[in-house]
Amino acid sequence: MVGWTSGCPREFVRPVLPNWPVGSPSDVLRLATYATHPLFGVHKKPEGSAFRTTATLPREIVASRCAPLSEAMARASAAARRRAAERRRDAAAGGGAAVRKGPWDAEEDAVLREHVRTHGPRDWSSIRSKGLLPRTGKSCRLRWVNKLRPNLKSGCKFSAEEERIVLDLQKIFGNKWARIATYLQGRTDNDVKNFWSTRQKKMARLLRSPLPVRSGRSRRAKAAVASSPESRFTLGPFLDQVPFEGSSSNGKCRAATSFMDAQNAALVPYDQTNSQLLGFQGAKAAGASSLEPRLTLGSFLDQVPFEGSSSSGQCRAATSFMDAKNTALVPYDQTGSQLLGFEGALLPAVPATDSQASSSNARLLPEMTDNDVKNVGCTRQKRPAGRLLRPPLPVPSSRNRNVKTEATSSLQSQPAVGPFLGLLPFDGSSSSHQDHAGTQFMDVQNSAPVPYDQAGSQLFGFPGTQPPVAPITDSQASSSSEASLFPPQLPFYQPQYPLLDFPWMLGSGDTTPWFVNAGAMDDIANQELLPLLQPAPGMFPFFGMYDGVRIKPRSSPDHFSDLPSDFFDSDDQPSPSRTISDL
DNA sequence: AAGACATGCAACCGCATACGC
DNA sequence: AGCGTATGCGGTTGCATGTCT
Repeated sequence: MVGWTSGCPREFVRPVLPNWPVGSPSDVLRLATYATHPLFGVHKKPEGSAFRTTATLPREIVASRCAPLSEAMARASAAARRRAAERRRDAAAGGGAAVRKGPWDAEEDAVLREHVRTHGPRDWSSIRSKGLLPRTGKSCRLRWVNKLRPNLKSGCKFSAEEERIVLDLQKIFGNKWARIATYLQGRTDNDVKNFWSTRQKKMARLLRSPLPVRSGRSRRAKAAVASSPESRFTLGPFLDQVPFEGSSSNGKCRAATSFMDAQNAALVPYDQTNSQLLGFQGAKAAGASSLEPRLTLGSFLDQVPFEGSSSSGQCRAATSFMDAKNTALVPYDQTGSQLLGFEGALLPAVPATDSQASSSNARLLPEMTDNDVKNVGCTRQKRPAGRLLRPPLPVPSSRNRNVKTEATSSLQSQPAVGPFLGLLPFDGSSSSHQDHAGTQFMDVQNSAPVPYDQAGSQLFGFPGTQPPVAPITDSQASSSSEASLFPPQLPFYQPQYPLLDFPWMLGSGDTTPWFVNAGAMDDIANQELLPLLQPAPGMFPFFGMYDGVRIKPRSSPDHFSDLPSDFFDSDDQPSPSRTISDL
């Protein structure tokens, strides 16, 4: 059953979600009840009354308000039928033979090519039904489209121009990879999708980690370089402020949100979809003297230490880059030439070093394992030339810390981000990325009021927001911002941050800051039910955020506002007179 | 030398849509 | 209109490979 948190202020309610064993008709009714519950939108109780527990709501009332759930159930049912039909088709098409999965071999490719040559790129299902291949039609089509189709640029890195196109079109189309791919000759939607994903992760890494150094050798090198005049011209003061939450970048979602953290925490105007990166022009206009001379990220990357990262993942891009430069002696752009600032970095391919493709090479040497080949290759590559040490990032100077302190107070006067929050596209999407990003967003907006477009398009284009005049002083970076006062506690707990501006939440004459626990919804059990629910306007996970937290919704439909007053109890948290099963 | 781990790509999966019967 | 089928799309996963320690 659904109840209300005792002790909650009268005007706000919070559900106590039970641990439902879902499956029985009564459970469906529970879901239906919940889906139309006044919780969604956090409704205000009628004056002097309490919401009834759902168990005491008449069945007809519940039934009349569960249309959204009915639709969801219908969709789920249709999906189940579809899957079952697909299984039947697969079984029938193969005559009961097992479907082959996994990598394709040359013989299969030849069969598929021959089929396309004779029949054209269609009738994929017939390939299996005719016994040509033990593959599903979907698999055959995918193989053809992504690998066998003529004129594909397989194995060729995205050029700077292609990157530019992807970035521009992603702004326009969003994650419509197939559509974007039509603008790129020889590229498939899968190519574009992987490219984008990889690029996002790399940029997140680049902007997130201060690249701590472990080895003594690297530390010495770092110390030497940090004292050199050249070290003043790095992005260290910026990158060093990027919050590093101590997790590796294995999670796609986390990487994305960390990236948001980074860009906002540093108050650097950053266009996620623009390879011009970081918009340093704005910093110049703002007179960011502490960053003089201004640098591109490309010049920053030249400072990346070649070795000694605490995380192989974080360092990989840099080391690969250095490997390539060292070996091929050409500008090498692993993540996109414009991103790295190498104007000439249009060469798509770099001659493989002998340390590469060790597994493949090992097949040619039966007496050696792939690891043998790998290590021999690595040794050969490193020994003659030695490791190419690059000036690492300098440690943050005390001067920088002072500047931080000075500007901390100015954070209060930054443009409020509030007005655009309601425009965020949180619509209950099935994408966990989006959901999580929304949650994380609560953090970054508090620590740094930079308008951020989750969709990655017009970063600062929200109506009502001010231009991102963001002086790039490390003073406004995360470590000195208000967020630093609340060290994060992983994995999900997020402390309460004061909202800088939620004007619609303030009632007339109410000037008290509002607080929200952005991660509170993670405490709620049965989160898997949330997609079934009517999303609250304003998108925020304002579920269950009572803990000294006061929240008013901007606006929300009250599914129960039309109910007569006698539908409401006179006291808080009445004991249900009936149970769900009674209904 | 070898294990641990990160990375990138190919393939898969589930869902949506179009189309024909 | 309803159903089955084919195809396309976006998100996710598995694995070969590379890198670091």
